[in-house]
Amino acid sequence: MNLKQLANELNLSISTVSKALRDSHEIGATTKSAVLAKAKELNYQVNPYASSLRKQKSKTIAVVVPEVANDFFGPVISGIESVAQERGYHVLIYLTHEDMQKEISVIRLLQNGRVDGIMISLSEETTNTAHLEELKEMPLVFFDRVPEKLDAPKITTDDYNSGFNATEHLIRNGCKRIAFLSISQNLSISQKRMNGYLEALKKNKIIRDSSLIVSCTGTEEKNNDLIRKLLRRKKRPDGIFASVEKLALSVYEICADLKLKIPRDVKVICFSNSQTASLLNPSLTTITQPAYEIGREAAIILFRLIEKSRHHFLLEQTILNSELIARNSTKA
Amino acid sequence: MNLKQLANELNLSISTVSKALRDSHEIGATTKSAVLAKAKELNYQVNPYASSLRKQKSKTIAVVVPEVANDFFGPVISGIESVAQERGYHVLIYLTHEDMQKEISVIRLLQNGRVDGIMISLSEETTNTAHLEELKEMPLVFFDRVPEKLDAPKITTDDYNSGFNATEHLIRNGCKRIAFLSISQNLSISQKRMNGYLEALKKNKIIRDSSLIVSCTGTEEKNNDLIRKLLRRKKRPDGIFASVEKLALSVYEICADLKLKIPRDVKVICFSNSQTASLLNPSLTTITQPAYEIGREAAIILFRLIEKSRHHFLLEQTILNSELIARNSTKA
DNA sequence: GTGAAAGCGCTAACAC
DNA sequence: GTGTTAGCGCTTTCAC
Repeated sequence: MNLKQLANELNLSISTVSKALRDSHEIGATTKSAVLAKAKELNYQVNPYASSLRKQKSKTIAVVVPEVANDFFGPVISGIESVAQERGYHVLIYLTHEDMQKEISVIRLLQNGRVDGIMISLSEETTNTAHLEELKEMPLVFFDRVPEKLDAPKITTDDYNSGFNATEHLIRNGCKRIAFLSISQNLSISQKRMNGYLEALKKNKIIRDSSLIVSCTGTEEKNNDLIRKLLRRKKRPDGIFASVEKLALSVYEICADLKLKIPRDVKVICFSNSQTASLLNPSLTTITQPAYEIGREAAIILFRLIEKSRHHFLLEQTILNSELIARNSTKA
Repeated sequence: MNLKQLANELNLSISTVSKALRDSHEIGATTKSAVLAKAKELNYQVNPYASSLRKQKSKTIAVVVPEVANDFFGPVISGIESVAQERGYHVLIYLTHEDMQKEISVIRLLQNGRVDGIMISLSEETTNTAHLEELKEMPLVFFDRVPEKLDAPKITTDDYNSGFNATEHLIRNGCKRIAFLSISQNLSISQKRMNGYLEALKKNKIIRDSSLIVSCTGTEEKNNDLIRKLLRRKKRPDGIFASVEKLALSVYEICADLKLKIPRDVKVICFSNSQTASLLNPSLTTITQPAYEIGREAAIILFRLIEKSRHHFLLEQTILNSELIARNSTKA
């Protein structure tokens, strides 16, 4: 069923039908309703590819994320999708699996007009952003894992403050030797969270000990080894601040294995959007990001970029607040 | 950068260039390499919409799921995406939020050639499938929450057996009064899990008590009320079999609130893909579905449908095995 | 081995 | 207010 057939049925021209369907003011009310009725009757739907080809826009956006099986990115995507659905946009999803090469090839794939805009959260391994700079003409929004340098709207949470607060929370509950489990050094969120951590130490006159900053960038196995070593040291840390959830879960498992009691022997806090944090043994103190809202906000900004003039200078840096939820894993 | 410009640069015709790019045997080797080189140099990429319009296929599939912020659907999507990426397909994602109306409108949206195929897991509220029967010509695959009647490939887990095994597991650990928390009655997975439960009762000569079958189909609040009432009865159940994870988490919370000890006062088992099941307090006995594999398998079957002749009769019913992981919440 | 041309279905400028 | 037509960029048949 296409326009031509529909027009034939109605004894009208293609263009009249086309205009009627998009409610053009050029078309008379009677014609319009006749067209609309017939279109409904015959279940006519515009061909999106013909329309996109002609109009040079696709009503489609791409979401590029490291992973989706994840308590953070899941709700983010849900937020994005909700905004897209409201506005009649379609959402293509691409996973990079924390692999910069995959990220590059996905971005390449999107330079041919398939999408009107891109939302992306960088992979852990993304050390340079040349592939993103090529996207000059493309509406682009970063969220959570954003690049330092690129000029584009970015939606993040208050990572520095959260890092600071998490660390002070541990200090207030008696910790003196606080370890920081970081992920990729490339990621600005990791840097910012660490800077907050360092600043909190400084403010509380705790001397920084680099051996307590553990870079967990490898496989799960490797990371577990590092954490295990950390917890087996003579001068064991009495507090652990994990920058992502999976590391905190590893800490739990390893503590169980080493017969260390949380929070008695070591207190644990981490960034997490897990639904089950309060049900863990012991319940886990978290910094929880407003993931759904990040998705919505990022999408709203992207659509603004797409629909307003491209030349309109728009480099918002939106920062949403995370929430520290104190539970038993950090109890004094 | 389009074909015409590229052809001009090369002093060749559009059609020659087009053929060279798709490695047609009609084109000479020298011409081919010249074209390829130039295309690379100028970063030419085919316009997907022009190509789709002409070829009447889009290299795009749609995934329709109730939710993505979820330990099951997340990995499923990851599995789907991995297969799609291997085959050069694009993945559109649509969320129904368990709302049949949204499901209907999404399906309507997809009837205009935007996608070459659809993968769907039904919403809880989907009571009839007329909107899906309209899709006769469209390659279609169901996974996990599949309709009873429709003729289409379906990928599920062994829900009946899992329900049976979960119930027997509780019985073997001493439970006599086992409650079943079901979700939507519309969903065949819920039915099958319940049938397995009933069969296990029967086999073990436990008389079926309908008041122990609680239909948790409302809001979280309503469901919590039902569960709370269940646990406050004089003749409280000594075992609970939850058909989805969120209900088990509610049980945990309500038990904490009512000062009931799991597993002493009541044992709990549920379907769950949560990473944290083993870290809960107490650790949660789960039936875990191979979510990632479900996604991959469903995608593989969909691509077979798309790429083979449509007329090829193909109604596979793929059943993957779930795994019962016994932990402390069901300990005798 | 290469090129010309039709046409996928739609939109929008322009003509009447 | 309605119709004619060019053309979006590509693929493919057919001619040479």
